[in-house]
Amino acid sequence: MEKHYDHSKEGEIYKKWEEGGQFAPKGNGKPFTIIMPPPNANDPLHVGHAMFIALEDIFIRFNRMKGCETLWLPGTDHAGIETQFVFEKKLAKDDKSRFDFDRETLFSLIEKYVKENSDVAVSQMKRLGASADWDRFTFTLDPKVVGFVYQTFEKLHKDSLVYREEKLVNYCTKCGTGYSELEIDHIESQSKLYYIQYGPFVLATTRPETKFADTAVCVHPSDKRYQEYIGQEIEVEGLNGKFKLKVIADEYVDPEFGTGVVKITPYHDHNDFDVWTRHKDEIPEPKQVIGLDGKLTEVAGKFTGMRVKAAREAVVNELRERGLLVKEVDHNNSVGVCYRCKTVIEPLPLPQFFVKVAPLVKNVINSLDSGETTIHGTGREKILRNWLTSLKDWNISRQIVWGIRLPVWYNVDKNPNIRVTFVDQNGNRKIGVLSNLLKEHNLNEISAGLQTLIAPKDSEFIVSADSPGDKFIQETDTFDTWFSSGQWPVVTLSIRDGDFEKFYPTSVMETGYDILPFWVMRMMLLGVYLTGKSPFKDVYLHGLVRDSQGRKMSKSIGNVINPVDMAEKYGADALRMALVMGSTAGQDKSVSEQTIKGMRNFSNKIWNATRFVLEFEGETTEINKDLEVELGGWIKDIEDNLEKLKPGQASEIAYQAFWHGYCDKWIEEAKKGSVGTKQMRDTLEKLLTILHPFAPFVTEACWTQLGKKTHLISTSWPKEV
RNA sequence: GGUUGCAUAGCUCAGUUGGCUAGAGCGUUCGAUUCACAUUCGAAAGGUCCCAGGUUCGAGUCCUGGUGCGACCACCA
Repeated sequence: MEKHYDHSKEGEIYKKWEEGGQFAPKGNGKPFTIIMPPPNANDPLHVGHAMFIALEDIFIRFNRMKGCETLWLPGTDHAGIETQFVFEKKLAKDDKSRFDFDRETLFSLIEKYVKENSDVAVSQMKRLGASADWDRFTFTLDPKVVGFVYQTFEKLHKDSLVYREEKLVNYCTKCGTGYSELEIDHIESQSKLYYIQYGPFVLATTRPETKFADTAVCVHPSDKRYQEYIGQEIEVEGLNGKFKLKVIADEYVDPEFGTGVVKITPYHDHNDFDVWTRHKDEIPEPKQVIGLDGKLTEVAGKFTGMRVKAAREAVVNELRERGLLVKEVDHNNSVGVCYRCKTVIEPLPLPQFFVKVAPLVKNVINSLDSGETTIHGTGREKILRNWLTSLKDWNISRQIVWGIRLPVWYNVDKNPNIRVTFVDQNGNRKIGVLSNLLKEHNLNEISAGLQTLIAPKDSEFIVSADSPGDKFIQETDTFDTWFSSGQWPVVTLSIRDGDFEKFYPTSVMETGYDILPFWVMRMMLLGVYLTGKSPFKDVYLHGLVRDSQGRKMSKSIGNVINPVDMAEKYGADALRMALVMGSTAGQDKSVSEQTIKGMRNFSNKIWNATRFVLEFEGETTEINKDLEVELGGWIKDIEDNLEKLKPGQASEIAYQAFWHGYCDKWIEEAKKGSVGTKQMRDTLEKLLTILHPFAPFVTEACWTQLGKKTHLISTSWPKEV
């Protein structure tokens, strides 16, 4: 045997497991299932992925050894907006943009790119020792997944849990898509608060350029200054002539801010939109003054066609000239910007598809109350409950190509006012209203070259996976990534016959706490809806991996740890031990290269203890009871902690037991003659077995050194004593 | 503003239903070694378990209040 453990052989060991079919569910024990959180297929793995691989592999290997019929089902995620963003950056390098392609061409370009990245991610997970069942590998855009997601949408629609409605969407006029709230960055901005004369009032606004779309003026219901105006119409001198507006009262207005008078511009401000929905019967339909192109619409009169920023300056100038600007003061506020290009986000009205969540939420709260699902991780269950109780209807429409296209069809005869953008057969980009474009192009040509489509808000639609006829055109929006990944445990187990019945509900959902509301909560909502059962018994939430000083890892600080590099340098076992040892559910974990190096030493310790045992010839044949008892204690402690989902604690016990117990104490005892050859060897075998989930490679390597013909991975967990 | 955590050795953190003479990894200091392993071994230093009350035979652990730090969400006309 070599003097030091050589971790460069880890790849060969993995290959033997894989070729030996060790990862497939076996036997007829109690099923134990983990559905892997699918990594985004747009980037190599980061250390957070290594964390979930380490933890899940521990649970999986432990339960496999315990005799469970164990399934770890892997996959990768198409990661909608994230991936399209990364890909568009690539396009930009070649001086291209998404607008150069029809949606199908763009889709297949991204698909090719993602396939390559997905393969890289898989090989990296293997490098870290993930004993997942790769035969069941699933990608979130596999045809069967898409088919299942379509069925879910149809079911929701049939159950009246899906509706289409015009609401405000956070829209980036540069990127040409709406975003969910999660994809908006907020930055501090030094702007001006303009006090403008508005009929009998002076009101304060930061957005004078949207005044052309004002539909009301609002005050607080108990504001004494303005009681006489509530319910009255006022006449305002505007930049495009005089107009009349109703004065309404709503608690939303803060009397202390500005003058206590607010103009209501429903189509360009979320709060105003809410006010409008509360006062629909008092005030007229909203007007849109900013278009999806970021320019002012014809509503703005002489300002039509100007970009927002220029329009604001022009409007302020004219207000000033005409003496309507009372004063302007500096005002710090935070504005939402596109997390990709940093363009200021415009709230704009767009018809979107929503899922009604209230009926689904109830069932999830029930499954938490009844203990059907337990959340592990300090305080996380409360956070989840808080999310559930404040959840609003879920917008599942995204104006991007890279995702699952909504199975929604519009009849072109009944909906002539659909606006489309498409690339015609000569490669020219055309924009317009469908009924006009159909005079020069046929529907097939438009559908084939389609980029985007916007159907008016009350358009009739049919939900269907396939085209309902030749007079139909398909919605171009795609589903929010989380809509499909929210069905993940159900989908992945519905692909093979028999899997669902056997493995659902799954045992443990292990993932980072940062995606508790976005992913775990959605899986529960849709899982319970689709199957009547919560998709998992336990949720184990790991924390963020931080550097040795507790800082987030980031490229700019330069403290990023690359998991594959570390595995190459110190071995996957060392990396895994460093991540898991002393970690707790729900808490962040600090790791440095130094820590990993320390754990490399542990691998070497195991190797050398094996070397010692192979060379050792003891004098006694008697069984040392103390060692026997101690070993029994170690086995039980580790087992208990793993069953209670405390891998951090379990690994620490394993480390202590092996190094300071077996090596420091008992090997020295053996040298003195109080433990015999056979007992030292038997004890080592059992220790290798219980260490295997934590450090699979080195223990397997030592197992082979001991002359074992079988694989350690498929060995049974030892009985205590 | 709402929700929710954290505070224990120089650093990063464990600490199960209260039983602690409070631990680990990394770091520090001193010493050892042709012995399975210098990727080693032995020893040592280092703690008012944030503060103040309370419950208890007993509190790092439970309760109340305070201080400090963080996370998520919402709002900012």
